[in-house]
Amino acid sequence: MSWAVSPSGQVSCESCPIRHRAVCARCEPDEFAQLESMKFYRTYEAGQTILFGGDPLEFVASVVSGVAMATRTLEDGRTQMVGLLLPSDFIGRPGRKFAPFTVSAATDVRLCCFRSKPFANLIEATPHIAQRLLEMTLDELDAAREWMLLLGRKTAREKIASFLAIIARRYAALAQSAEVGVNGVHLPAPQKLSFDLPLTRESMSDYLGLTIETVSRQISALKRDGVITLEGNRHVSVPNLDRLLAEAGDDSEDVLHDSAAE
Amino acid sequence: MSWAVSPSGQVSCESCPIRHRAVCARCEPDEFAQLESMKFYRTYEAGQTILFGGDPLEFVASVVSGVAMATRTLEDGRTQMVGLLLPSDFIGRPGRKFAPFTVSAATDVRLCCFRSKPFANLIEATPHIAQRLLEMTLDELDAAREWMLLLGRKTAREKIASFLAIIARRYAALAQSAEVGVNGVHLPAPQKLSFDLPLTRESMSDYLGLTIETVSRQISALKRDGVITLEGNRHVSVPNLDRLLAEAGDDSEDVLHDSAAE
DNA sequence: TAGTGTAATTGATACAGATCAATTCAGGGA
DNA sequence: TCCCTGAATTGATCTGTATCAATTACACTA
Repeated sequence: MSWAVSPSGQVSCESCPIRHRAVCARCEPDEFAQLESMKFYRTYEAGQTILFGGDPLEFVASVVSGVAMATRTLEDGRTQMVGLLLPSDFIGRPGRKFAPFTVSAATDVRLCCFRSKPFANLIEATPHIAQRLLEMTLDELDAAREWMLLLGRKTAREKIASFLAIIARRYAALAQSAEVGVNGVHLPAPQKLSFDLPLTRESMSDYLGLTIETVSRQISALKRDGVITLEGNRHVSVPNLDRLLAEAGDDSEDVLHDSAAE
Repeated sequence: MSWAVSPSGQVSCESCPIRHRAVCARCEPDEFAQLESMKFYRTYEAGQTILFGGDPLEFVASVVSGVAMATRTLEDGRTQMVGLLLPSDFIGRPGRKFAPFTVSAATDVRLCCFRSKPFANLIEATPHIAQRLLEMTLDELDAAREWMLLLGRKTAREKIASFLAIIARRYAALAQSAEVGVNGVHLPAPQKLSFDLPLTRESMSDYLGLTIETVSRQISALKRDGVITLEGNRHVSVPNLDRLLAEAGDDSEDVLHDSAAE
């Protein structure tokens, strides 16, 4: 994948891959000019911490490429992922002074950053950004509620199947809006798809509220039962999406529906 | 508690108990005039369903009094609460056509409603409402993330202690902003507080991702260990809040911090 | 004040997933 | 090509919570 990159690694908003989904999606040309002058990029290697929970929040950012994780931890080290940040997702909250969770890079990550204060001012003056941010936040809240259902009531097997379905769906949406393959996703036919898992087994266990051993066992079980096939331990193929969705235990429908509509 | 009520049950926004916390909190007098002309009240008895998941969304609303629950259900009936709606909380999403979850009344509930379409139009024109809605949505997302940590990683005992702490805190915040006792909360001294549980054991189990039996057993255990005392099975007293917070297992601090601040 | 239906408690047992403990596998560097 | 190291898998066992089953307490209604 390639797009216009200046020697310093700067990308023009014009040709930015998340142009149509990020917090800036609704901006007009003059608004982009403002963002363009404020933005700066940061990159992180897989495994690096982007932000420690409790630290002062100096900037907000959009994920341009790669996958990041927001996690919360109890005193004794038990860890729960509370956000999975894919390209176009937004990190930070206008007005918030301290990070309420830790953010770290699951893969190599590239962020498009804005210093908090100027960004907060910009939001006051630019309803398009505030509108888009509201929309994205509401989407995230919907996702959080589905996630709660998963954490509170699904079995280990259903959790794994649900996770695979979520990853497949989010990548499919990204690929669609970018109109190009992203992160190794391919959609040859509606019923056969394959993709790379962006997380280690340990991160998956933090996402799902399980142990790493249970994640491993359930993935093996789904493979044994022919619901998925694996090449290496990151690349997943789903021969029959309906079968996978059935394993996820969701209320049939609703998995691919509405999402604000209109 | 009483405030100006017209014969039809209408309350003037001026004297509305959630005036300073609801989605309308930032409105100017002229904006209130608009809301005033659009709003209508609905009341529901404890146990009644306010909205079925999947149904068309005809109105949005603020909870004026009482407690409502948002729940999602799997095909086989397993249900998980995904939102606990206290006075001033908002129900509905501008632009959304169908309810993504069921909403029901945990106690008798009074809603201040607006038909969806006109409200959506109003939001376009009234940045104060959109701003407040963004703020409230971000707060709800924060709460959802804490909830995920609870569902994914806490023990049954910690879940119960956390729930009690959450209820105490939210009621305390409400009581503070209304400057009057609400829903039977009293705060005689900072270290001794008591309140009524707004939920049945079954609803608590749906909130916490447990069974009703486990909820009952853990409440009995906390009582036996002197962390709480009960009068009847709804009224809880907490002799030592720090003790309760310790039982909740949270990362010490952060429970009562930041929340957007400035 | 008794009587009835629902909510809550308590007990016995089962089981899904955690924990502890080895292997085995995969991928990067010499 | 062969290590070498962290990631993943697999096995044996344990345990916290669910499940099944009564029993008891509570809030209405008559």
